[in-house]
Amino acid sequence: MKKLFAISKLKELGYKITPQREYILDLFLESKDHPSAEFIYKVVKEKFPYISLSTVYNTLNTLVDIGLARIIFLEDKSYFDPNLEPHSHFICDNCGKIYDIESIPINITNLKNENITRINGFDIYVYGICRNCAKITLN
Amino acid sequence: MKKLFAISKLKELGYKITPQREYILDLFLESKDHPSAEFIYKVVKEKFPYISLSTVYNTLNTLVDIGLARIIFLEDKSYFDPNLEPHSHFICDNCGKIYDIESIPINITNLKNENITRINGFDIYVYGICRNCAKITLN
DNA sequence: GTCATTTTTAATAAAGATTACAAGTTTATA
DNA sequence: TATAAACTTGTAATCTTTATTAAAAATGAC
Repeated sequence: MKKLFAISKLKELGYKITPQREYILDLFLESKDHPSAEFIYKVVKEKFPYISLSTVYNTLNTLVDIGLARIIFLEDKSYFDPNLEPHSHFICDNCGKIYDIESIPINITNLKNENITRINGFDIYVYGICRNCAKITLN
Repeated sequence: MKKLFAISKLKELGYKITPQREYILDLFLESKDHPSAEFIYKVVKEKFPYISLSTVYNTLNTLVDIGLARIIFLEDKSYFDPNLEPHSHFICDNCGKIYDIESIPINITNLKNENITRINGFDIYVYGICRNCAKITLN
């Protein structure tokens, strides 16, 4: 269970476990989606009506800092991804939804460029139309 | 010369050629870099002290709309790329500079995903340390 | 060259996302 | 339970980009 691992890692690093944080972990870590801070905020608010958007950003950014999530920066805003497995993303040109797709292998080793001295990683974004939008368009 | 092509395309589509626009074309289209609107604004300002940032955004967005430039959305803001050849980008984790790199081939045709009905394109971002930052670090 | 139409510019306001900040509250631990 | 450190809230501030509007400029016909 990812939540227990996250909590132990947070404690280990000196972070404190508050009810708000714990609930954000519940919502976020097992998500198959890529929620924005605003989205998480709205859902958490049903249980913690007085939670602040700052708290949500704080928690999500902390998870990114300690390596338990990554950020996807898109045109409009940032989305958070709890999936730590290597994978790429498909983004629907119509609705903007982000889908995880299998990790696409690329050959970087023979990448020749005078400006590069070290490679740390890469991101691949595939764009197109998702099934859901294709359905709607057909109506 | 890309500028003449851009001007004829702009005219053809009913856009007017103003001195400000023409100068932005001069600065931007032959650039090997990926300037932000703010950067272009500062340079144009030396020649047109009263130019508005809106005008710069307007012109750059128009170029994107008519297919003469593309936008690169990064963490902090947007950057504009006049290079229409297929290529990928290398982004320095240290200084944030964007470098064009050769187009990296990926095999999308056998990409299996229930959520995808059509693929329009893809972007690849490679991250690492650029030569310039490696030099500095050594000092 | 002049006129009429349409577009553009400039300046500013507005919008939207994210971060900064401060005061009070809670957590973790001994 | 006392204490120190970290957290939460609420709000202000920041930053990028877009919207708005009146005045100015470009285009094309005459």
